[in-house]
Amino acid sequence: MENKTLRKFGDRVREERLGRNLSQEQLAAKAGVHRTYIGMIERAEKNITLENIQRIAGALNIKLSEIFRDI
Amino acid sequence: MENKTLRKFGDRVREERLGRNLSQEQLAAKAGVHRTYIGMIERAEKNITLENIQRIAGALNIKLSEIFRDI
DNA sequence: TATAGTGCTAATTATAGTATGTAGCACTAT
DNA sequence: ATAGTGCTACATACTATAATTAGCACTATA
Repeated sequence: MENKTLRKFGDRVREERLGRNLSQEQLAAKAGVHRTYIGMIERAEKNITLENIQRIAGALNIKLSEIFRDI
Repeated sequence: MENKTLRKFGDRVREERLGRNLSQEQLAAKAGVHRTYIGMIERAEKNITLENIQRIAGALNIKLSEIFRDI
């Protein structure tokens, strides 16, 4: 994998997650995905789909346009 | 499929494509995806991945944050 | 020295990505 | 009229890979 957009997206997820003092496990539970999946996304190892982008953004209480700012 | 976010995204792609007077076929060629795929995305029949979102946005010369405006 | 958080690998299942073909509509030219 | 062209919707189908899970290792810290 390792695509610049995936990397930037993963960085943004980690940034917003840490800004809310959430562990990967807590974010995963909120988003309804597995904890290792959040890790894979943050490390840009998976080409995430729009539905899961939406779930994670929702769990972070952030708009899609906001999570993609500067991307 | 038929998820609200996929619907809104498909509508945004169609809107921006038509605003540039591009056919689905022309946009597909620019984005490097199959001709029928653009139709499926516009009709919200596929849960598109981030790499393809990026390709389509690139073909439309639009930022990800902009294609997701209001989403 | 337990425990929480994360990284990494591997395996399975579900589905996105890609392709081909058919049909219908609108428009244009002969 | 009608034949030809371009565009789109829709139906499958194949294969690549996303989504999900389990297990083990490492690190920090309480």
